[in-house]
Amino acid sequence: MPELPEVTTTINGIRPYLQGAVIVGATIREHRLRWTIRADLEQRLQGRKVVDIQRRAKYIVVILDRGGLLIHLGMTGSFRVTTSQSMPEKHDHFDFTTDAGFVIRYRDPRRFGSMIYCEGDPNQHELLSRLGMEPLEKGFTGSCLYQMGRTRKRAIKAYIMDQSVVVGVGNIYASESLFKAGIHPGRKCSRIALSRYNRLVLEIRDILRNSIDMGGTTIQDFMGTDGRPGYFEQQLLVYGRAGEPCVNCGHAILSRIIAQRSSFFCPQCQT
DNA sequence: CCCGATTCCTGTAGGC
DNA sequence: TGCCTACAGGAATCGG
Repeated sequence: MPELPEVTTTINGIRPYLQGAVIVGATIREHRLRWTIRADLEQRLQGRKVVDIQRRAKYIVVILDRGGLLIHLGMTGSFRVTTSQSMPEKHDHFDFTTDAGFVIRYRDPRRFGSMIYCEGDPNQHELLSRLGMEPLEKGFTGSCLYQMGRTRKRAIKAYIMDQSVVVGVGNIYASESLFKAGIHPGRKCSRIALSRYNRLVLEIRDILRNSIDMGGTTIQDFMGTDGRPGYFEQQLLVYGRAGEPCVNCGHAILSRIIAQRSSFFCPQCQT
């Protein structure tokens, strides 16, 4: 599932082929993504130059010389770089062909992803207007989370996965960072001390940075195979490890649904 | 305002 | 082996 590090890795993978390139052709085979892709987008993209590719939250923001795109990978979205020699497969929903002859191809079996055309600056799109703090930027602090959280009654895991609070943290990194911070995922956010929030912020930052670094080392794989960096699986300490011993204390890792999502934690280390 | 529940979708895994 | 069902989850939207 693409979270912030996977989006960054994706952007790093396609930027060398897209930034500064002219889109000489766009082919959309499946318009029905999270939001239906507008019918005239192929024409609109024809001849557009890609000025910049940025990330905001889990969105890929493509700035064109006229207008732009907001792309979200949803659950199963991925890009690969190929050429017109390679035939699109079942869930390859759209291609951009650049003036250098590269084909930037989007695949998304579950179609929870999206591509939205913006007439103006995509950063001004309403979908971005209510997003929370960027976890790798200065403003994301323990006191911030603590202040906002003291009146909230929900579970801490739901709180840090809420994109209007802090962006980029999904189910996997939420489980992992709470484990490293020693906080039970079901704990109410109003019942967490400032010092624990400080620790949590450090752990969130640390795990996101580490994952980005590892993604960076597998760019080659990312380009060549299925667009999904497989780096993180071996790094995970609790996610997907129900029944396995905790790396700290040996107690079996539990799995429980919290905030409609499967959550993994050690009942002894996380309180 | 806050938050839990529901919804979209299809590949995969597990049961029989 | 094959069929069926449950499950996976990002995030908008709805309803209490």
